[in-house]
Amino acid sequence: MKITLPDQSVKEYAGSATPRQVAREISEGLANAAVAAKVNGRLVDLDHTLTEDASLAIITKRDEEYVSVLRHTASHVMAQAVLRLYPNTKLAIGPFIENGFYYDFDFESPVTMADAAKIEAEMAKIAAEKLPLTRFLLPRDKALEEMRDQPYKQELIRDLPEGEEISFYTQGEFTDLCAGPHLASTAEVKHFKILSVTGAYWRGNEKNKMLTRLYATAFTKKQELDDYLLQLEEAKKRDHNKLGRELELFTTSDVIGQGLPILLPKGARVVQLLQRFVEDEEQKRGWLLTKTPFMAKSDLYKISGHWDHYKDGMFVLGDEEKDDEVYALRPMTCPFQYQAYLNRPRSYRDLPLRYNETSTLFRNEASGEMHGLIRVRQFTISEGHLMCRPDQLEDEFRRCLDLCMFMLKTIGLQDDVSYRFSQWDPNDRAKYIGTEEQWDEAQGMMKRILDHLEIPYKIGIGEAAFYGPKLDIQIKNVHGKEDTLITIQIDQMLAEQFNMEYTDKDGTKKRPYIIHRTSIGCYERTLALLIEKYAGAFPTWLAPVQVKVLNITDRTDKTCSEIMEKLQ
RNA sequence: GCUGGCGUAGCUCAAUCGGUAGAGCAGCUGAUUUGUAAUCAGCAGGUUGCGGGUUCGAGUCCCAUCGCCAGCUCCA
Repeated sequence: MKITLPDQSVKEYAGSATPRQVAREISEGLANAAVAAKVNGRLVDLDHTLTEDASLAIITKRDEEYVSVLRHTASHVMAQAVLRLYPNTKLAIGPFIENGFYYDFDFESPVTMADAAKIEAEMAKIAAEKLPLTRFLLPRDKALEEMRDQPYKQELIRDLPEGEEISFYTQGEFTDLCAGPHLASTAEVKHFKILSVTGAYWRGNEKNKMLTRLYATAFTKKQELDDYLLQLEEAKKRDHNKLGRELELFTTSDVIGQGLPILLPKGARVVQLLQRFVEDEEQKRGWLLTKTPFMAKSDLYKISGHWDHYKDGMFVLGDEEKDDEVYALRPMTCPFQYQAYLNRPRSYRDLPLRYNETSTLFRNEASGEMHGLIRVRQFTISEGHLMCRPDQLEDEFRRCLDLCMFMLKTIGLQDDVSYRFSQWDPNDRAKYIGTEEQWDEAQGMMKRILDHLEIPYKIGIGEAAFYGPKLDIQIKNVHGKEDTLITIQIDQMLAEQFNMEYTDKDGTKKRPYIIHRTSIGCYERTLALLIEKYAGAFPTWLAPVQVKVLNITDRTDKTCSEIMEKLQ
């Protein structure tokens, strides 16, 4: 077995070894400072058994991974505190996350933020007790016995694959099923804070019981914790949902309904400026504007597949049981623009055909999903659908991406986005149309294009649209929550559903590829992120109020009026 | 939809055990015409989200409903 260290030096072992052994061989000092190890990029315990060739890094307090280990241990300390205060609580899971950690509990009676101080006090006590953490392994039957009072842990144990190590960590009277790694003592968990109490489904499945999640964070130094908490406070001040209302960009009304914001004159002005800019730029780049209806008969959605895959998300007008014809407000523009394509027979010479539209859409989001301007039930998107030949696909995709990048750069968000290659989930066939071959082909094509363009993407399994894979351009709001700002999708399914074709050079009928894309996203969401980006102080060209003329005394009234007239 | 929190004047908040809903800022009127947010005086602003119930009496307790917030699930 070969173990490669960060300096690329290689150590060879006949049988198995542990990171602790390797560290000791390097130096006694390193072994003493070691808190965990990283094997092939994964954080593990120092006593993790290495049996195969691997890359290995020893983690000490100086490494950035240290704080993750600290937070993981802090989550155990929190669970221990909770069990001391609420002995009949059932434990679920408690991982570290980007800026902290959480633990999911099944409490006997509700626990709220009002109880946080009490739990924090108990955590401090556990830290003061300087309890050592020790790791041990158990076979499956003994592991189940160890967790006899913890049904969620038992479920996790049963789901572990055969042969997997089942490890536990003990600190004082508290033992938790855990893969580790952990710090050696609770004494290091000094600077922490419980941030929120929320609900979360067991195993992220809405059919399961809703548990209580305590979000918290921990840092190595008090100053770091204080800085982080201050940063959270500052972020809240930029929250578009607060700032946007204060600056009178938008408002909402109880009697209008959830997810239906009212753009006030200032907000409407920003959107108007963006829309004019977007439509002009798209026209320059060869996009042809359409204006299609806001609603259609159910027939249209039945062809597209939306009726089967998306009906719950649509506002349906009429009653299918009683009425001859049922209409629905459009949740997307695709099938409408396809009707424009189908207006007459198409030649290979017509392609690529690029349709854009400033398109208002309606989606009946579940009541808990709405959020300010980011998630609403009616929104207007810079929509576009492009029909092209296979040989044009890559270049057209690149041009769509270039358009998006131009938009992001213009509004100043280009450095704030990340890329997600959204693929289907082959284990969830009901969610998608098309065959496995079609999905492989579409995804393979998109992968080649993305790799060729050197887009630094991460893969999102199960994030595809029901008809095809997507490149999603993601952005985080001030609370760190990620949403899709822009999306470009390759679709070869819907052309089939709608029997869209073109006559090729050789006289045969062929199916066009379709690219679905937005250029600047939907205006409400983009506005929300711009508010947060600029804390309400928009770049001058986008500012709803660019200049104010203030007089000093009444004597200057006339001059002020003259200046105002000139400026207008 | 789910779990938890919340809803008092445009905004920020107060109102002790259930006992006459108040303040600052903003607004309006008048005075003041001034060097970095906040001059002075006055006025107005409320069916305490809406609807029931308990009570002699409800902002306060109970039920229901609408909306807002955090998160989960779902999604542009």
